[in-house]
Amino acid sequence: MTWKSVSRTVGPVASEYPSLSRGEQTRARLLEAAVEVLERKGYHAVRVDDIVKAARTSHGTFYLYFANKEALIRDLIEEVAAEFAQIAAALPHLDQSQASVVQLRRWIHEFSAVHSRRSAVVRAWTEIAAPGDPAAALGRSVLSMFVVALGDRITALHPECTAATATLTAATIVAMLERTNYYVLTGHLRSDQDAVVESLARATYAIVAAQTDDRPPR
Amino acid sequence: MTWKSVSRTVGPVASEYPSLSRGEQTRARLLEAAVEVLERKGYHAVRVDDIVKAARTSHGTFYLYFANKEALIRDLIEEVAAEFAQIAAALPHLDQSQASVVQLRRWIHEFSAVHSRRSAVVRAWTEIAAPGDPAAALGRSVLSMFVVALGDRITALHPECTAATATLTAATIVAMLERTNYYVLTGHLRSDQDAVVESLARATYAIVAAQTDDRPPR
Amino acid sequence: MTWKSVSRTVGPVASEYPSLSRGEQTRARLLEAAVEVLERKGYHAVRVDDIVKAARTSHGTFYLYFANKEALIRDLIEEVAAEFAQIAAALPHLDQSQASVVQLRRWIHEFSAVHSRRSAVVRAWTEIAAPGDPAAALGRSVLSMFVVALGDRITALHPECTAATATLTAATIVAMLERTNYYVLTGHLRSDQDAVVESLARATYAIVAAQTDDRPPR
Amino acid sequence: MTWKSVSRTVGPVASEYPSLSRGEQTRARLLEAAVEVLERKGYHAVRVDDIVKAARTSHGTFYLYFANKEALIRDLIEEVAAEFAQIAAALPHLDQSQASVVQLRRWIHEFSAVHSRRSAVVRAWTEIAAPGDPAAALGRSVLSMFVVALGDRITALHPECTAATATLTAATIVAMLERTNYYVLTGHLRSDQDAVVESLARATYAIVAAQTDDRPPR
DNA sequence: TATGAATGAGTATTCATTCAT
DNA sequence: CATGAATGAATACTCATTCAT
Repeated sequence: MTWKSVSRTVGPVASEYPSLSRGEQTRARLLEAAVEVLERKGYHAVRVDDIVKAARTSHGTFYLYFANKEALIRDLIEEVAAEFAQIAAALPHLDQSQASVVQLRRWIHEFSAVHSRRSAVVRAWTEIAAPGDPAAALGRSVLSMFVVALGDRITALHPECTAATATLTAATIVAMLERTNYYVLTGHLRSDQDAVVESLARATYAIVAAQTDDRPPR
Repeated sequence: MTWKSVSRTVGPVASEYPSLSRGEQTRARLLEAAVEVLERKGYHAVRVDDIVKAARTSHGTFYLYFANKEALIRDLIEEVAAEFAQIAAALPHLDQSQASVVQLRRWIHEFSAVHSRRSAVVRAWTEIAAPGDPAAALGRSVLSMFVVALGDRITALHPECTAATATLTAATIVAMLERTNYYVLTGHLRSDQDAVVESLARATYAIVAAQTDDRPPR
Repeated sequence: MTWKSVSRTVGPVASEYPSLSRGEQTRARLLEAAVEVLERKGYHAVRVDDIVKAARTSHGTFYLYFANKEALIRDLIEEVAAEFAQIAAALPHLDQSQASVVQLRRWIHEFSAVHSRRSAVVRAWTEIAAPGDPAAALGRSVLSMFVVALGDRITALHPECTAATATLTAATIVAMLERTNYYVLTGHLRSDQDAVVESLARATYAIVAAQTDDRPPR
Repeated sequence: MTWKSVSRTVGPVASEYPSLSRGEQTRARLLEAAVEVLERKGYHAVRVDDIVKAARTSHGTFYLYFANKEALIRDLIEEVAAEFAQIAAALPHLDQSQASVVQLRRWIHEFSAVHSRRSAVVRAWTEIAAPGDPAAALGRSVLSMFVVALGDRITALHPECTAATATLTAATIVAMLERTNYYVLTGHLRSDQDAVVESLARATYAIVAAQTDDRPPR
C-alpha cells in the first residue's frame, strides 16, 4: 500500500494544465523545478541557477514571478502548511468506540501521506527552522493547530485534565507523529508505512488513555 | 527546578582552566564562542568572523585550530553525540516496579537536560542534517543507539513482540522524546520542564505498556 | 624590421570584432586584459582583480567565462602552444642548397616572431612550468614536436646518425632557439632581431653540418 | 659516469660540521632544508612552514637567521651564482688544438655538473625570473659573465668579427648550454650525461668555427 | 638561542539579484 | 513575456611575519 492510494494524488505537473496562461505555466514550472531540486540537494544547497535550469527558463524570468529565492520557498511551504492545516482541522473525535479508533488511524494515515507526498518541502522546512525565520513562525502556527485540536479531544475525553496538561500531552503526541514521519522520509527509519501508521495510532491511543490513570509514583 | 540541578553542570568556561596550555585555552575559547554565536544566529548564519570576534582572536588563529568552519561544528556535534551515547547506554531496565518508573523518569530527565544544556549545538545539528551530510550520519548512529536500547527493553518486557515491532515502537518513542524536547528548546512549547519530563515518562510507559494489548480493531 | 612585418600580425583587439556576441566580446576582453597584465607584472603577481580592472568588468563576470585564474592562463598558453605546433609542423627540409638556407632562416624568423608577439604568454609559461603543472606537460609536448621535426631533418641529412644522436642534437638546437629568443624578450639580450635570426640560422646550420664530421678527439 | 666524479662533490650536510657553532648549524640546516623542499615542490609552492619542518626547527628561529623567505632563497641563489661565476672565469682559451677541444669538453662538463648538483636552486631561479626581481638581475649578471668570456674567445679566434656579432654568437651558445642542461634537469630530455656534454661541445665548436665562414646567402 | 602561538592583510570564489535587449 | 550577461557584496581561507615566553 502506498500513501498515494488513499490521499489525494500529487498535483498534476504544470505541463498538464494547458489551460493556464503562459505566465502561469512558467510559474508552475518554476515551483515544480524547485521541488525537484530541493529533493535532490536539500534546502541550503539550492541555487536559483539550479531551479531555472531545471525549469528550462532564465534567471530574469525567475524574478518575474518571485521576489526572491526565499519567496518561492515560502510559497511552497505555505502550500504545504495549508494542507497540514486542513489535516489538523479534520482530526476526528476520540472516544473508546471502534469507529473512533478506525478514524484516528485513517487520520494519521492522511497526516503521514502529506508528509510523504511533500517530503522535499517538509525537509526544507525543517532545515530552515532557524529561530526568527518566518518559516519557523509558520511552523509554530501549524504546530499549534495540531496541539489545540488534539488538546480539545483530550479535554473532551478527560474533563479532569488541566488545560496545561492536555496541551502538553497533545504536544507530545504531535512531536511523535511529526518526528516519526520525518525519520521515515529521511530514511532514518525504514519500515512499511502501514506498520508505521499502526504503531503511531496505537501509541497515540495509549498516551491519550494514560491520562486517566493516577499519576505514576515518584 | 532547572536542568542543571540534576545533570552534570555545564563545563566551566575556558578562562577557568588556567592549567590548559595557551593553545588549548584558545581552542576552548573558540569552541565556546562558536556555541555562543550558534545560540544567537543559528548554524547557517554563523560566520567565521563572528566566531573569532566572540573569541577575541583572529582569523589566522581560527584556522590554526580548525581546518574550517565545518570542522569546528563537527567537533561540537561529536562532543554532544558522545554525551547522548552515554545517555543511551544508561537506559534503565523497564518493568512494572515503582523503582523502574522512577528510574525511567530520571533517565528522561537526563536526556532532556543534555538537550537543554547543549541546545545550541542540538539545534545546529538539526539544521545541518541534510541527507548526505556527515552530521546526518552521526545523527542516525546516535538515533539507532536509542532505538536499539529501547527496543531491547521492549523485547524484554514483551517477548511475544517481533523485533520489527519492537524497533518501530522504540523509534516512535525516541521521536517523541527528541522532538518534544526540541519544541521546548526552540520555544515552540513553553512549559515547566518537570512537567515535560513527567508527561514524556508517562507517555513512554503508556506506549510500552500498550504493546501487550491486543491489536486494536480496524 | 619588426617581427610583425613577416609573421601574421597580432590579432585585432576585441573591440574590433563587433560581430562577436556580447559574451564573446567580454571573454576576448578578459583574455586581452590578462595578456596586458601578464606583460606588466609577470604570472605570479597577476591578480584576478588586476585582470578585471584592465578589462573594465567585474569579478563575477570573470568567473562567468573562466573557472578560475589558472583556466584563463591555460587558455592563453594553449593558444600559443597551437601556434608553436604549427611552426614546428612547418619546419623546411634541410640540405646544402641555397633555397634550404633561405627557408631555414625564414622559419627561424617565424619562430622568433611568435615568441616576440606572444612574449607575455611565453614568459608566463616559463614561470609556471613547475614539474607536475599541466603547463609543463604541454611545454614538453610542444618541445618534442620541435625535437622530432628537427631530428627527422638531421636523420635525412645524415643517415649514419643514430636516432639518439639526432634527437640529442635536435634538442640542443631547440634549446638554443628557445632560450636565445627568451633572452631577447626578457631584455637579457639586446640585439637587432634580424641579427639574432641570422645568428641562430648560422648556428643551426653549423650544428647540423657538424654531425658529418668525425668525432672530435678526446 | 656521474657528474660528481669530476666536479667538487656536493657540500657536506650541516650535521657533518660539528665544529660549527650551534647557530651556524641551525642556519645550515635551514638552507639544506630549503633545498630539499625546493626540490620536492618547486619555488612557488615553498612555504616557510615546510622549510622549518624539514629543518626540525621553528618559525621564530627561521627569522633569527633570515630576514624573510626571499632572503634565504637569495642566499642560495647567490651561492650558485658564485659557483657559476667561477665556471665562467675558468673558460679555456679556444683554438684548433686538440688540447683546446679537450679542455672545452671538460669545461662544459663542469658547467653541466653545477647545473645538476644545484638543480633545485637552478630551477627555482628560473621560476622566479620575473622581470624586476633581484634574482633576474643576478641572472643577467651571471649570464653576461659567460657571454663576455665566450665573446672574448670568439674575438680572439676571429679578429674580423665585430664585437656585436661575437656577443650575439656567445649569447647563442650560452643559451644552448643553459637550456639544454635545463631540459635534462627537468626531465624534458632524457639522455646520458656524457652524451649531452659531447653533443654540446661539438655544437659549441661548430658554432664558433662557423663564424669564419662567409655569410650564408639570403 | 629557540619556540610556537598569534596575527591580519591579501586573495579567490560564489551567487542572489538587476537590467539592457 | 523572456532572456542571459553583468554585477559586486559577502565570505572562506592562506601564509609570511611578529612577539611574548
